[in-house]
Amino acid sequence: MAQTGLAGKRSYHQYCGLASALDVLGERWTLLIIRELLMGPRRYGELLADLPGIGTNLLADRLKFLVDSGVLRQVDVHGTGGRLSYELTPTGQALRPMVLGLAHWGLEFVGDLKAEDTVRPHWGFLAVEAMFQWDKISPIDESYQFQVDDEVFRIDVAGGVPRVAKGPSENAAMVATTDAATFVRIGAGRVTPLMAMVGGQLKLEGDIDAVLRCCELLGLDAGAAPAAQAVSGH
Amino acid sequence: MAQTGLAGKRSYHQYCGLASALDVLGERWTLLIIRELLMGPRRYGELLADLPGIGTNLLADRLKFLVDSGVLRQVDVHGTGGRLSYELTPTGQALRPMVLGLAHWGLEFVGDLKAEDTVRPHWGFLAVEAMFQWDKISPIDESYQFQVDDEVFRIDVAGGVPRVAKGPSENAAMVATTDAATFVRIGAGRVTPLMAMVGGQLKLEGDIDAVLRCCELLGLDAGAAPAAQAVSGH
DNA sequence: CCGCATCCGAATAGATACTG
DNA sequence: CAGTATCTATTCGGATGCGG
Repeated sequence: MAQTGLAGKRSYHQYCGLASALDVLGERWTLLIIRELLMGPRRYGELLADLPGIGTNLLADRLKFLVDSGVLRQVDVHGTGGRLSYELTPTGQALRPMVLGLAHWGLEFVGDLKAEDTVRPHWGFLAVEAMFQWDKISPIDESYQFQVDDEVFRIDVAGGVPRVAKGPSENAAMVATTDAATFVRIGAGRVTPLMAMVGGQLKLEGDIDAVLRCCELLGLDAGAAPAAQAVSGH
Repeated sequence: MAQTGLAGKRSYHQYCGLASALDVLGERWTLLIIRELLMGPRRYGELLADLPGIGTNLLADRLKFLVDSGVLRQVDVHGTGGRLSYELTPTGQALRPMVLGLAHWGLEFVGDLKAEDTVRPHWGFLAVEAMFQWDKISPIDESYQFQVDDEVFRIDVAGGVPRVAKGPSENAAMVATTDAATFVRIGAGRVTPLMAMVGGQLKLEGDIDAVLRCCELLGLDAGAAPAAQAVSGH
């Protein structure tokens, strides 16, 4: 169901893959909808709650267009009382590396948390997947668990391959507990894990070597950091 | 100069890497400007010519904002008579994999060439870089040359690493000659190289084995197959 | 309530004329 | 050539309405 083009829609009218991609994805809110669905199917109301400011008509329009374009489909997720959810088709799933790449790239531009900013735990967790240092993955099989506000995620490293997932780990080698804003700030390099711990926004439990391996996996400077001097005063 | 935010600009106000990225890149035309600059510095007038429909005010606004954001900079390219060009900063260059990925993804959505569509040779060539099959690169060092309308590009394979570049190759193992629309159509899988040759839109010269290696590098079905996907109307 | 459709003021985009 | 300035068209954002 590709090349829909839904008559009347604005288009760049360029015979080019990028222009065609942007004819589908380039409008406001569209890629943020994709972001929400990268972690699994969601219902209309859930999307509305995690996209503050979108306006109900725009969300409905975008969902309809993306379904027509073959990027999303509607599914009946077991246990949601027969109400339909939206999920990515294989074509939509193929956007994962580009969306994650953009999420990682954009961390350079996140500033201080302002009063009007919203935060969600799973936004930070998306960036985690984009931060993997594929050349520095330890051969040890283990899991790291992250309690971010009221949501729980984990990284499972198995056979040299890390994977992110929702929910707790049965036997985590490390458990991190923090709030969503701190989680994003650490990913953006605006604060180091050590700085966040000293400030009381991050709690780390478990094997100290597992903590260090987790930091290395994510390319994070575990503790040292630009603030080394500031902290040494203690 | 990150986290500029240029006061008054519309923002998603989400504390999230993707939302921040889209606050910088998400407006209309912006990623197409990045696309143009991925192949080297360009001047205002050149950008205007390759972005039909943009309007002079929008191009000026976008360029100014991207320079302020640290994605672009102005440079004096030798030989352009002291007039300034725009080029990507390292931050902007970091977008290459995501932009190429989107260009490749979007090939699924390019339809038939319509009367109002514009085409440029270098648009097709951008996708070429995104089509490399990194697991199927031959160990043979050689170059493939592409004459697309009035522009010439090449792929240099050296030490198992392919690289794209502008301009002719001194000793090409294969030379392909075609028009821009056919070039895009082949990349999109709407036509095979063999079909284009039979139709007279593509001419291939040089070593037949080099031609096959080039097709394999790009994941193209050299000739066989009526291409099952080619005629999926609706 | 949830899942939209409609309406309207505000913000963006497009087209064109103009300037250093 | 490289942009401004200005005006019109389109899209967005927020409020409201409505059927199930």
